[in-house]
Amino acid sequence: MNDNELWSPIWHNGSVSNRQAFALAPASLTDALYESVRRRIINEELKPGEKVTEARLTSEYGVARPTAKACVERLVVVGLLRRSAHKTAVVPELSQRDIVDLFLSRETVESAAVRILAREARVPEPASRAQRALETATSGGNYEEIVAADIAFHAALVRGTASERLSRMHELILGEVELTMGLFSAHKAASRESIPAEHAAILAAILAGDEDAAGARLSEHLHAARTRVLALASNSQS
Amino acid sequence: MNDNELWSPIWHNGSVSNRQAFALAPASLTDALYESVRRRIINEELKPGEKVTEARLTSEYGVARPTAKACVERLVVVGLLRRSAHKTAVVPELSQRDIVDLFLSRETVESAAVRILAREARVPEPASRAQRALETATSGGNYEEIVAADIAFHAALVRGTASERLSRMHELILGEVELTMGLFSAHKAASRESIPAEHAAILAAILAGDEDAAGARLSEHLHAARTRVLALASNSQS
DNA sequence: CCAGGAGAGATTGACATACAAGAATACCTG
DNA sequence: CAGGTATTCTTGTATGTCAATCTCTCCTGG
Repeated sequence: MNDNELWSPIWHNGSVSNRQAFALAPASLTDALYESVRRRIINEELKPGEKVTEARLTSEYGVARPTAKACVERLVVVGLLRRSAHKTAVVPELSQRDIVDLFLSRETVESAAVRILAREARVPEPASRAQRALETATSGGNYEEIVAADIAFHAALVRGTASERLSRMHELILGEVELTMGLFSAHKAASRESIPAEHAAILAAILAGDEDAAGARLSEHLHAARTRVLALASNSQS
Repeated sequence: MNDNELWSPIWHNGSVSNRQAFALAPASLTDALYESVRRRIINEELKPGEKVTEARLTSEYGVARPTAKACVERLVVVGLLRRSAHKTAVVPELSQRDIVDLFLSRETVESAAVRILAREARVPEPASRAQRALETATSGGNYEEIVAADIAFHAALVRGTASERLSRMHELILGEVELTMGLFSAHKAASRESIPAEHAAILAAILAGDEDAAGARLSEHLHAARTRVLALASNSQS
């Protein structure tokens, strides 16, 4: 009954059969809700510290509480909401410690991935495509496109290994990664010019079959990114 | 109302891995159900290929369907059940490919963990405790204790890094790891004698502060374990 | 007799509702 | 003003229901 615009990016034409129109389209109502709330958190439409009760989602989206509950639980799993038993879920504010930990985890998974790819001297096609998209977006200057392409690049490297579990582990932290990217893009997009070059270096090392170099380029890239993010996080923190 | 014995192993003593690492006893009905079904899958009381419908859990445990549904969903996340939309969940049979992928993922996370520990030349107390328990259990010969101590050792190494996200990623695959351990212990427990020594070598390298050695010892250990598991998996497969 | 398709049964997705239990907060009393 | 109690908010669990989808059987036709 609540037919507001929150759904529109996902659910606009209320036809249920529309779900499978696109490969990326949510497969179920719960998925749609999850994607919508996830995006709102990442876009900081829902700000850190903000409470997200099941009842709120119920009224805002016009879904049943079990649906809202499932959504909250999934967001908690990927770290985009935090709550303990019987307490209200809140949008987390990533502390410096969280950010350090997040980049450590990223480096663990992604460097393993690029090493695997380098051993095969193989660059997954989606990674090349994301790199091209990033170069285009960088000259354009659309922050959202830049972030999307950046995320897509890193995700494509991990997915390209065809390791189901590595991909699942990466997805577990991808939401928080996007959160830091949004934080970054909102403030200091200028220094993003260096990102395409850093990505290119990673791809070159992979194609050269140089495992150690690929891992090193990736580590350097993430350390640089971490430094940029931490500088901003410290500003916005007391 | 349904008060059968399926519950008993749960309510008495808390199980090892929960979503909240510090939860000693199941905090809720859903948690208890999850732990019980999880253990039944790992103990192969629920065999690979077996169907686990929500209705089945509902009747077997006397819980409501939403509770059973949540349980199934959580087990799917950690890979102990597999299902796609509108299809019934089944206990997975780990293929050789799955096992290779699983050990690759383990090695990624765990070697990162031991390298961190080695940099600090610090062995977490729970890891030492698990190692002592393993040595005791090995001489005793109780398979379940051996497996539990082995798992606890590896989990303690990752948790000891105090990296929340590394731990979460590790927990994501820990269920499948236990599945392979059960497979192994059931058949070839004799060669387990070598495990305490391999673990000891890892701890020694950590204490020596030798990052590369610690990573190398861990990799060797996992490769040996993988070889043992794969040999069994190929036997039990067509 | 076998292959393909339609239909019935089984199973999950989602909703509405209700009640109980735990947490947080406000309020009232000393 | 302080401390404890009580109300209220929120989540955990349960029951029932309907719709959508998948599976499997059975029936028909070649």
